[in-house]
Amino acid sequence: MSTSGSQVSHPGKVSFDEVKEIFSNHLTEHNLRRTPERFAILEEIYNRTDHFDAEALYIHMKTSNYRVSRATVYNTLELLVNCDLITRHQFGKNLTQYEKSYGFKQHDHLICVECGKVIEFCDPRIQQIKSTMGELLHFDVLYHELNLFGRCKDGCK
Amino acid sequence: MSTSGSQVSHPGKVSFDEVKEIFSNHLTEHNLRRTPERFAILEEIYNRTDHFDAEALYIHMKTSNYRVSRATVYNTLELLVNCDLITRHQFGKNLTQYEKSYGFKQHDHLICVECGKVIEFCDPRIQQIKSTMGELLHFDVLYHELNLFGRCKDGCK
DNA sequence: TTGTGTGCAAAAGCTTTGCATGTTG
DNA sequence: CAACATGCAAAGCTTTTGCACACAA
Repeated sequence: MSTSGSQVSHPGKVSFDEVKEIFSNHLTEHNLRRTPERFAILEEIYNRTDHFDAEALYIHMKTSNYRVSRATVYNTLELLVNCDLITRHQFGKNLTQYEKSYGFKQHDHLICVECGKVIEFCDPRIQQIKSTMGELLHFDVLYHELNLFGRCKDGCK
Repeated sequence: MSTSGSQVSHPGKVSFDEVKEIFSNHLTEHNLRRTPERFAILEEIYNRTDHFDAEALYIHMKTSNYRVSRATVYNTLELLVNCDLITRHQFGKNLTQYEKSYGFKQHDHLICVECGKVIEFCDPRIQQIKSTMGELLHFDVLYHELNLFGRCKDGCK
């Protein structure tokens, strides 16, 4: 689904240990417990390449014979969003999708309305819009989401 | 909730007759029926000023003693999206929101993560991003959604 | 008159919550 | 061992669907 082009810079290898430590520190700082489930979910996510939703994550872990509950999956996704290890998206449907974000350059999405394909891209002008509008409207802009919806010119494959 | 600044150009008065005719034509062109419910919903929407969701619209019509069903509300919202009389949004929640769009300049949204306030803005650079990326990635970009999330600098009022 | 549109209620899909049990610190 | 996290199932919310009846064309 998600594709990279010259405009998407994926990171040099990010060591999972590094990610794990960030999460671990976050848990400590917030007096939360380091449970095996939380780390298993983090690992599952960082083994994925694509955008995913909570249910898909849950199902994949179940079929891998890992015993988790939906409640824990949702709970952990929330924690991971809070420490910026994943980001939340809604690509025009009432379904929350996630993607891992540590070490990845900020990017936006182009979504094919026909086949659902999601392409990532970067454009520096979005940063300019954020600072211009923040200033003009007296807002501290924390983050943004830009989705372009369209159709693959070469047909959907 | 929704506010306009110098960067948001709201239309000169749009006559509701004009809007109604657009809808009417759309229905005819697609061999759909001109039912009183459909026009009542359109009118209800064009009397509103804000972003709204399907349930709020439904409830408001019910309390105004207009007999409609949720099914019809959802059905009609779909039709109105199709003929560009309203646009669909998701401001970071699993709840579809709508706003009337005929005669309104294309704009994007700044959402306060604390108080939920939605401010509209226009920035021409978004058009440039759309054409650049469409070309580069072989996509016909049909529409987009840009949401900036942040906090009111002056506190939320 | 014919078939599309409607209302109502039930079902579906995603997410959250309550409660008893398990486990971390 | 006390508080927090988990699993499970039930409940909550938004949206969709099925079906009998109504009504636009």
